Amino acid sequence: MTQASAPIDLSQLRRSCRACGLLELCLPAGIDQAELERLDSSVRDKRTLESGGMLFRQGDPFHALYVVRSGTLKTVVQDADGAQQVLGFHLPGEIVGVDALAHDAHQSSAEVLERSSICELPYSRLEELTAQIPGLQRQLLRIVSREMVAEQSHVVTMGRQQAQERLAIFLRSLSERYGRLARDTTHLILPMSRYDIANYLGVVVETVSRLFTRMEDLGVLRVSRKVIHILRPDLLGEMCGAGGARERAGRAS
Amino acid sequence: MTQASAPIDLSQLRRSCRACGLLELCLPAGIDQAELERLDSSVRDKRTLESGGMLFRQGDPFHALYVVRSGTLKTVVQDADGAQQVLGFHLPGEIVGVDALAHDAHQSSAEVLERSSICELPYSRLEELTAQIPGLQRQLLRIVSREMVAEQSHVVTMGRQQAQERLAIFLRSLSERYGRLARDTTHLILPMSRYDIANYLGVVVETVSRLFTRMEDLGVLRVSRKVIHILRPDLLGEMCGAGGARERAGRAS
DNA sequence: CCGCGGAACTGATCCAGATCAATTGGCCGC
DNA sequence: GCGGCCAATTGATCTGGATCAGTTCCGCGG
Repeated sequence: MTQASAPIDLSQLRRSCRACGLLELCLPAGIDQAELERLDSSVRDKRTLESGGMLFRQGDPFHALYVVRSGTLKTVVQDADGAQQVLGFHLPGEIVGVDALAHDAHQSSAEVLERSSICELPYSRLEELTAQIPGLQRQLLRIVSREMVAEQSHVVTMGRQQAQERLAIFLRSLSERYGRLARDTTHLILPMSRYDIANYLGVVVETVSRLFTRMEDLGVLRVSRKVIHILRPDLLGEMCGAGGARERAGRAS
Repeated sequence: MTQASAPIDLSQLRRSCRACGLLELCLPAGIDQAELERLDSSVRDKRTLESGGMLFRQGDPFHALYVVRSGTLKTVVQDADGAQQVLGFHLPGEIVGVDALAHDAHQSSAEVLERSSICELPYSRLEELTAQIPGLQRQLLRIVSREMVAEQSHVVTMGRQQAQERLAIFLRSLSERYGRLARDTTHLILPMSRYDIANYLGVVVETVSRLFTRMEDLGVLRVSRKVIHILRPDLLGEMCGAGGARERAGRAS
């Protein structure tokens, strides 16, 4: 791993990260202060989208990556018939749009779930920067690889987990990711509908609803519309692993 | 996309690609003849593994990417309990190991399904090369992005498709991918077990077996152990899309 | 040639979760 | 406050595919 030679003021840096998540993403690339500022100034192209707005649509030509500054997005693919599958939710600090790198066109659509502020990183600009900052190129590769691993986890969840485990895993993941933004990881605000959650997990709304009720009955959490209060993170954790549940689907090989 | 200024002898190139799939992967990067030869000479580190052998295991430190020259691999993740999920199968010309880029350790294991010849591309070497060949870096990014999109399709399959559609999609995908290797796309040889197929698709072996039988009864294909003869590619195609089947899982939003 | 062992196939039953059908609860405009 | 609307919840029933329990097929060693 390359490491910046110049010492970096981390706390000040994180403040600017809060302002534009790309920096957060590039931090491990070993970029020094001056380069960071150059970077920062090149991505000031922010915009605000209202709930329901589309950041990009499946098929749109690729010209930029995006970082969520505030708010939440979902990415969705539309298959042959009209049906759609939610691929993921994107919280502040997370990157969106890497699906377009391979084919020069977006393979999914990104929809805004609540008023959101987005940083746009034109890819041409990014290419200029990577020519100058070798660490950035590598970091970009890491980011895409991380996205791929995230999709793989999603596959594992869909392929091997029961409905209840899926929901537990989803909530735990959200909790962990919100942890970067707030100190309290036990109060989750869900900006997405039950339909989105269900679709993301590959079950129907009714199932999600019933599972929330069941978890509430078990004393694991407390639900009130968009707000989830996790009472027993330990129990939630147990519900993620195959806690005594018998296995679905076949062993391999 | 960038195009090599020097004209390239494509057919000769593909022959060398046959010798080492990396070239195939790098072709679109716009690399000229001399650079390709340099590249080729730096990846002559081939090795042969027997069926059942492991190319790498989950948790292994990352030091190289791999290209399948001949044979087939599967990649697999092991979750908390012993259960495993097959993430994918890798045919000649395909790249393996990009899951390790993000975390400097492999997130999955790669197992050889039949005697296979593998090209090892040490990442340190690759970094040297990318410093000299800007197009290669970009191509690498594209490859990882493409892998991510492939995982996303897998998610869609698992999340929204019935068992029969999943199998049809799997067979069609195999057929298309074998198409790069052989002219006849109607005869498939499946190097993986029924267990592997079932696990990959998120169903149990019995279901796969019954589906093969059903498809044979429908006259779509002919099965004999490891060999699948597709009689009606058109029907197979229909079985992929939601051909009249009613939808599973909820609409989003 | 026979007997063994593992993969593949088939049949009978069961159940998690889908589907269908209301009901409840908030929120907003009037 | 009242009525309309839509998200969320709950209940009753149905079903695709899992599970359980064999049986068949094929390769291989003796």
